[in-house]
Amino acid sequence: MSSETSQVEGQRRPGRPRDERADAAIVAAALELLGEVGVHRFRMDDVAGRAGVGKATIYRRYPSKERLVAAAVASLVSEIAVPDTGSTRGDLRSLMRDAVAVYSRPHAGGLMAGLVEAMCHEPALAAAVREGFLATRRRALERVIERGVERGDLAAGLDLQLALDVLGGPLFYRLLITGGPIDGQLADGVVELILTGFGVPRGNHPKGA
Amino acid sequence: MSSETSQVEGQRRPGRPRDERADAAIVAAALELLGEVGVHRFRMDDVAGRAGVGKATIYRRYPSKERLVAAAVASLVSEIAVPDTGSTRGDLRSLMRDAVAVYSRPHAGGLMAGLVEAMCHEPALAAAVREGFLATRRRALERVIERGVERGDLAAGLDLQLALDVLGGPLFYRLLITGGPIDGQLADGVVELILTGFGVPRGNHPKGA
DNA sequence: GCATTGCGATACTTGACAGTATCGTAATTG
DNA sequence: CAATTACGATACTGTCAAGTATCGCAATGC
Repeated sequence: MSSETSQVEGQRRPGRPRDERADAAIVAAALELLGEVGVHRFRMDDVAGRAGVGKATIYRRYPSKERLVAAAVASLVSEIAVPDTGSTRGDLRSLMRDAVAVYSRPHAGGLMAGLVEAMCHEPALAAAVREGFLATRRRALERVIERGVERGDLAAGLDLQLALDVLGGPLFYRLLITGGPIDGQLADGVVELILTGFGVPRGNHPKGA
Repeated sequence: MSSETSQVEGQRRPGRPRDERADAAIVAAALELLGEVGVHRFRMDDVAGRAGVGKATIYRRYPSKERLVAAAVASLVSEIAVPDTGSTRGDLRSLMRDAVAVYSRPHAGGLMAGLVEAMCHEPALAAAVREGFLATRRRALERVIERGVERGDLAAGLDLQLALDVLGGPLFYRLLITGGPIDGQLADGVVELILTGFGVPRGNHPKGA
């Protein structure tokens, strides 16, 4: 799935095979440039130059600039396992620290900004990003919160959407707007807020009086 | 300040004066288009067409497309008063509902997305937006939180930056990413979370046992 | 009235860049 | 070996849009 052009398994075309290093170099260069200069000034010639590749090599794989951009973005989708540290706090922290790591990648800000911009005017891309990029992380958080409720750490009637957006929003906000630090302190602070704010009403705290 | 070209007060050039309606129409058309199609496909010809104005009329005011975009964005800056409802909850809700209203404007999503994208690659614009757009709202929230601490509603040692980003982040996140509802429920939910999560430690809760 | 500036409209110039074509060469299969 | 496809490089084509110039006319001050 590293390249766009699909090919039936096992059956192989005659002639020189595609260079897989070129596949990787093209996507890597595209991601770098998207982050650095934005979709706006993203040029195919630059991609070719940075990837050390001829333009024809790109167009042999992707029929247009848009498709290359889409493929580059799609390559960022990754699997997220639901953590199980034994405590709700530990699980939430684990997921949030993962998120911090993702948002701390080299050109995460520029990349996200470009992505967001594109999503607003291309519903298909928006759907793809929401489903491929966001949904897995969101489902993992959802599962952890559910378990938190079962454990009695979180209130049963909590507003799940609100909780998810409070967990994700501040990171995103710092990345794109305030420019504040995206670090463990932020991650842990948000988690504590959720645990306190959505914790079960006080008085019946298990280990307390 | 409706137009870019400055002119010394009181001293006036000969000839026909600028049409102020054109000033307004140009900025309005620019904002609409920025929200609808994004910076990427923002065309001066379209601005002229929508504003019912010749291109020369635009270029007489703004020397380039970039400057027009910057001016249009700058026109969005508004004053924000620090509310004083008598309670921390009321003050926070008031500010948050203002924010909800701003984010609910016609093309707020597209506009914000384009703005964010531009900010990532133009530090000058980023600084301008942060200072003119964000700082006033942020300072108002800051003041309200300070008063909340003085009143004893909020803990003295709270992480102010975190509180501000938790108040602002979720709205922003829904606007640009999740597409969730931006309404009173969100605003109030976030406020309750802040009040509970950053409230003074329990036990000395005034009305509880 | 006359000079000056602004107006909308339209035509024009110019640069940037997506996408294509071509060249000489390299890696495969048969 | 021949046929086929890929490679990097470079030149080319075509389109799109920013910015300029010009036209005939309107509004202002002198």
